[in-house]
Order: sequence, then structure tokens, then C-alpha cells
Amino acid sequence: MKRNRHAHNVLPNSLGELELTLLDVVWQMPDSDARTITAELSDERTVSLSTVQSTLERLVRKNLLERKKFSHAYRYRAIQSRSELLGNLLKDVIKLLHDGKAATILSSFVNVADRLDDNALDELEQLIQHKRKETGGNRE
Amino acid sequence: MKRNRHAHNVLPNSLGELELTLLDVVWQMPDSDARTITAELSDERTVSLSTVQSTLERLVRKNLLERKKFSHAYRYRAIQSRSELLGNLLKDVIKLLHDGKAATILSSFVNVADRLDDNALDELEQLIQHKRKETGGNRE
DNA sequence: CTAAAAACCGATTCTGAGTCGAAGTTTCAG
DNA sequence: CTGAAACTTCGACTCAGAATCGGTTTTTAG
Repeated sequence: MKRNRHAHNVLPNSLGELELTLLDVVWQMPDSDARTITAELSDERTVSLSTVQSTLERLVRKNLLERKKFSHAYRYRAIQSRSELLGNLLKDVIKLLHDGKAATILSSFVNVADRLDDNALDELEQLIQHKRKETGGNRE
Repeated sequence: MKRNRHAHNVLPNSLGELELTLLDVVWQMPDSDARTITAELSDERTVSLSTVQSTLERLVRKNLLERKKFSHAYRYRAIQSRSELLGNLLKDVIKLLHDGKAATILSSFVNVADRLDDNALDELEQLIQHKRKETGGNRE
């Protein structure tokens, strides 16, 4: 085996520019076909239908989109929602750099969360309560 | 300008395999030179001194390492700690996919945090209290 | 059956990571 | 002061993934 010699990114779910843009379109308009997506795109950038098609295909291979044929065109739909993807990417990053101490994750998270308002903090507290019941008091 | 046509990864701080490995060594043994680092590495994989040097240089260019000459060799040291890097990567991911609703981040975070034990939850609650005082009750 | 639309199939470019040897430079010991 | 050892720099190359798109084949609806 040993296919690690030229692996690029150590994060498994890496995304290109266009890939993310297309994901955004599909999230906003599920079950669109390549032509529709391309048209939607033209407002921001000009890309040929072919490019869009092969990029969508790559996203299918990456298990980010699924597609089904309707009459003569594939319609694409996201497998993960935006927030699910966010969660998975966060998980990847944490898996990569997390040193075993939960505190490390926590402080990173709170630092990141500059923009948390009071409502958000309320929600977080509720989630903590929920988590406490769920685990019923375990330790590492 | 418009140099976006062939940009690879939409995450700015992408890391390669060897880069991460070298970072790990430098975190564990700060102020080592390339030779020492290479030697340390040989236990896990065999890489030439040149390769290690140019990879270290890339990490300096990426602002992850800094170096200073001691007599005739550069000694390398991390600019960001492991947990700082973790925090920055988390920030990048969130900036990329966060849809404006704090709840999205929060639920992602709690999903990620399978491994949070009671102590960690306590800590998180304290951080929330701290945050509340800091912001003094604002809303989005 | 046929024209249009879509899918499929390469080919090409660009970039970053990894790889390393060879040439150039610095340092220190004698 | 000089030369060998150690280190840095430079350039060249491979590999892989993203983006790009034109041409060919397949599918479908009228």
C-alpha cells in the first residue's frame, strides 16, 4: 500500500472553490439539473455546462451529492446539509489536532464564538443539560 | 488579479502529511534544527534532510514556524501552539460554512463533542458564564 | 426516426506537496 | 588562514486534485 507519498491535504473532506459554490446552489435549490445550476451560477461567474457537470460528478463521487435521473437529465441533491457538512469538517479538524484534552477543544470553540449572543448562549446551556442526561455522568 | 481559477482548497490553512508530522516534532522539541528533526523522524519514516528542510521552509512561509540561526544551523520553533492552530482551523471552517445562525455552530459542536465528559461540560458552563459577563447581553 | 439535449470521455492547465541531488555558503578546528 | 564538514539554497521532477471545456456518444421526446 503506502499511497501517502503525494497525498495533498491531510484533511479528508477538502473542497474546491467551484465545488463549494455548486453545493451552495444545490442547498438553495434542491433537485436542480446541471443546466439550471449553471444558469444560476452565471450571475456570479461564467462556467461552461461541461465544467459544472464534471464538478457535480466529483461531488457525487465524494458523497456530498446524490443524483437521480428525471426523464433525460440528472437532478442533484445534497446528501449532507450545510450544517452537517460543517459538523463533519469540524470533526475532521478536531481529530487531526485534538490532543486528548477536552479543554483544548472547548477554549478553541469559545474563542471562535466571538459572535455568540445571549440567545445562543442559552441554547448552548440547554444542549449541555441535554448532554448531561444523555451520558449520565461518565469520565474519560 | 483574479488568481482564483486553479486554487485548490478553499480552506486557507491546509496542511500536508509531512508538514503536520514536522509540526508535531517541533511542538515536542522546540528549537531543534533540521538534522535533529530528520533524525527524530527516521523512527516513523525515511525522508532526506533536503526534504525536511524545504518542508520546514514552507512552514515558515505559511507562518506556522519561525527560525533563527544558531551558529551554523537554523533552529525552528512553532509560532502557534497546537491548540491555537486547532482554533484557527476551526475558525476557517466555520467562516466557510456558517450560515449566520449561531445555533448551527452550536449543534455541530455538540455533535462533535461525543467525548465530552462531565468535567468538560462544567468547564464549558463556566466559559459561558464568563462570556455572558463579557458581552453584557447583546443580541444579533 | 431524428434533432436536440444531456451524459460521457478524455485532454489540458495550474497549483501545492513531497522529493532530492548538486551547487553555493558558512563555520570552526587545526 | 585554509579546508573539510555541515548547512542552506536552488532548481528540477513527480504526483495528485481542481478547474476547464470541446467533441463524441447516448438518450429522449416529438
